Amino acid sequence: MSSASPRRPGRPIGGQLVIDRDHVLDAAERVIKRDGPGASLEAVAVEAGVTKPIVYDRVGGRAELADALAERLADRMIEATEDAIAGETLNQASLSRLVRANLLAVAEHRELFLYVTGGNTEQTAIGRLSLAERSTTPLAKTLAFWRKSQGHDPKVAEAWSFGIVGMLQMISVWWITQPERAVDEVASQISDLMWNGLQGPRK
Amino acid sequence: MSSASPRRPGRPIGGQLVIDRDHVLDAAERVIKRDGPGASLEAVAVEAGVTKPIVYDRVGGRAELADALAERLADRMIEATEDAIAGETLNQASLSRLVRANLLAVAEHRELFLYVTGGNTEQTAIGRLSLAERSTTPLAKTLAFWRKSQGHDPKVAEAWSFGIVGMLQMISVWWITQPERAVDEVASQISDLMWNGLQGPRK
DNA sequence: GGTGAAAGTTACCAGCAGTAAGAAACCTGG
DNA sequence: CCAGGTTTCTTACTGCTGGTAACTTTCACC
Repeated sequence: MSSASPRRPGRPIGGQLVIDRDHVLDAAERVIKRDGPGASLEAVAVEAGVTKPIVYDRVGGRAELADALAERLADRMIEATEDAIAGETLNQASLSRLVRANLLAVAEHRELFLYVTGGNTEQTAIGRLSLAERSTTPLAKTLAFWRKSQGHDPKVAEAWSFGIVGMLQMISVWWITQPERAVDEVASQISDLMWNGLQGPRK
Repeated sequence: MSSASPRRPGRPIGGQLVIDRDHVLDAAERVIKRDGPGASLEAVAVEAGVTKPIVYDRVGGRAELADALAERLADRMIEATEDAIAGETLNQASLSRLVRANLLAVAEHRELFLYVTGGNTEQTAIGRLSLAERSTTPLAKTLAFWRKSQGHDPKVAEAWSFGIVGMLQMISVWWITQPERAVDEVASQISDLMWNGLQGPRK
């Protein structure tokens, strides 16, 4: 699945066939999908058709890889959930669709999601927050705007956004380990909790 | 910090000076507090004054260790939060105290919390859920009872409990990386979100 | 007193993150 | 045209960790 590569020491023979960062990241996603969240950097290198030092040069170590993949995953999930509310204003139905889309997106990228949200044992919790932060930032903006438009205090937007993202992440992990549970029911229940919560005072 | 140990091959010379599981788990907590979430089993063995195979015999591998520590941590956090509402019925003030107690408990066991909630890369998400599940179970019971007493549908209790626990975990991770933030303000904001959410219909 | 079970330790293996040093092609100045 | 530097990649290694096999010593029982 990887392009034909030199497999010989020294500078590649052709012109500018340099391996770029995205090529490595694509390979990493395939490996994680195949081997699960415990995938090794060595396997990533093999899948990319290169050797380890290339991986380290292009994306850095394990922590940086997780961070880069978190960025990609966050983009995809934001896109999936944005489609769910598609311009429409925030209401209970659109919120339920958002939760549902989030669950399905996590299920689609299951192994990648587990890789990104788990681990990163060494450096503190910063690694763990990367996906959350990227998901949170646009949500916080939307929330602050919406709260203001409803005549409420927008100050809570940041904390609430992190709370909501955490709620969604936990529900996702829980749900993907309970496949028998109907996605619509879970989405409906959680969106109820969220919707009523958002209406809160805190003027 | 560890008891005097044989440090010699073969069965210990005295009577029944067997090393028990809790001794190893205590050592593990000390090491994690000292070395951070990346603590190794070898370090745990040294701290416990024994060798690695003992650790494997008493608690199992890394996954089992995380699970055992999750159980202990869950018990402590449940105790801390139970004290916060102490018999009193569920209301906005007690909920705020609960969130506050949760945040402080996480901060107190910061490294342990990160160890338990992170990692466990190999086996799926089961490891990650262990703390959540233990925290969720009593919460779900309380919630179901309370919903019923309010004339609402208690069916949502399970999903809501996981959502709330996820929210609290994410807020905790976020908060402990932002020490300048006042704990009371965060607790107040999050409890507002929760309290209003819980009032929801879903008859 | 001999023999098996109990309770440890030593010594190892495999795999992984991360890095230093080397090799082949290209490029540039003389 | 060719010598030396630069680019681009590989080989080969270190150090550490999770996990296990095999050995060693004592106890308990007959």
